[in-house]
Amino acid sequence: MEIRIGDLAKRSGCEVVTVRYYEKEGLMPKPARSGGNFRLYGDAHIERLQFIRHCRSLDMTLSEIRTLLGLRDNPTQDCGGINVLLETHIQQVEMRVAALLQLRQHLVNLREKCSGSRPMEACGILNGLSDSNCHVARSKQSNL
Amino acid sequence: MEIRIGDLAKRSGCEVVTVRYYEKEGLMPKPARSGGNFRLYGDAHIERLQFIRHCRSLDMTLSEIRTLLGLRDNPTQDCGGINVLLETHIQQVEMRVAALLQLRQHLVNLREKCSGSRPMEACGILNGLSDSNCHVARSKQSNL
DNA sequence: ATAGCTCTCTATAGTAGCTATAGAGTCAAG
DNA sequence: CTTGACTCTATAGCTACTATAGAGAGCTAT
Ligand SMILES: [Zn+2]
Ligand SMILES: [Zn+2]
Ligand SMILES: [Zn+2]
Ligand SMILES: [Zn+2]
Repeated sequence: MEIRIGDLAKRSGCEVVTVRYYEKEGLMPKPARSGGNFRLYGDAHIERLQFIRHCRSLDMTLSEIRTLLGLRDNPTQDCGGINVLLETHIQQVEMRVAALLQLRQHLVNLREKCSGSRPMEACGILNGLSDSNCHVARSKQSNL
Repeated sequence: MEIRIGDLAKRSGCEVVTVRYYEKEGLMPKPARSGGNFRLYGDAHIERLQFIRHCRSLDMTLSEIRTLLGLRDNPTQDCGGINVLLETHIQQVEMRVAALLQLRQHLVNLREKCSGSRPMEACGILNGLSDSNCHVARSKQSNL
């Protein structure tokens, strides 16, 4: 049951270079090598890489994933640390959503300042971007 | 009315190195120099840098800002291009919000799989992350 | 004038998570 | 025995900065 790096990558939905990168970063263990110096992987590698890619699809950093893998690899403790990490990650995502929504509102306000087809110096958007008090003014007069 | 790079940075709320970086990237023009080879800036530079920082606070890329500055610098055209750029940017932000909200839902589902204080191999979160069908299964059974 | 201090100069490397490239070697099939 | 697909290592590039080193400029205090 030994597969090479191309198959491993295909099964995990990532690029060959990415697998080597994870190895260099210590997320994937150094695999056995064939006579021709090709990397050889088994079931445990496949599972581990899929775990990593799953975490990445949830936007976890490699550092967070490293922590998760470390916890997973030593089963003597209970899983409290895992829950803490996940909760922290959810909060980070929620903060990013909030920031992006505020940003969107700001951009929409800006868009409404110009309907287009004006000479450049009369563009409401450009003038809004040149106004260094824009953010301040906006939070005074608007309730979002 | 000539100020040095430190004052310029302070007035625009960014770091000195960032100003030099913008110069290297062609967003800020090369300024005059003093006898001691210090950069000397005037009002136009201040306004331009504040414009750039305002755009950055709206999460525009330097490439987008370069385009905006280019349009702004040649006033012979009308401002249609500005509106297009802003509209595109808003759509990108909205797509990122949508992606993050879906991500959040996924993370919340995962969080509910474990209440903590279990031995590592029984952690519902870890097992969820190991399940490569998680995403597929989730979209089948849930309506978000 | 000389010491100390802050500011500025250039050049270089590092951050995250890959992606892209070059140049060489491995291996199975025709 | 050559073609082609795959793999190897090493290196550079991407975004928008941030950090560092080592040197010079310019002002104040002694
Ligand atoms: Zn306009
Ligand atoms: Zn604004
Ligand atoms: Zn758990
Ligand atoms: Zn999932």
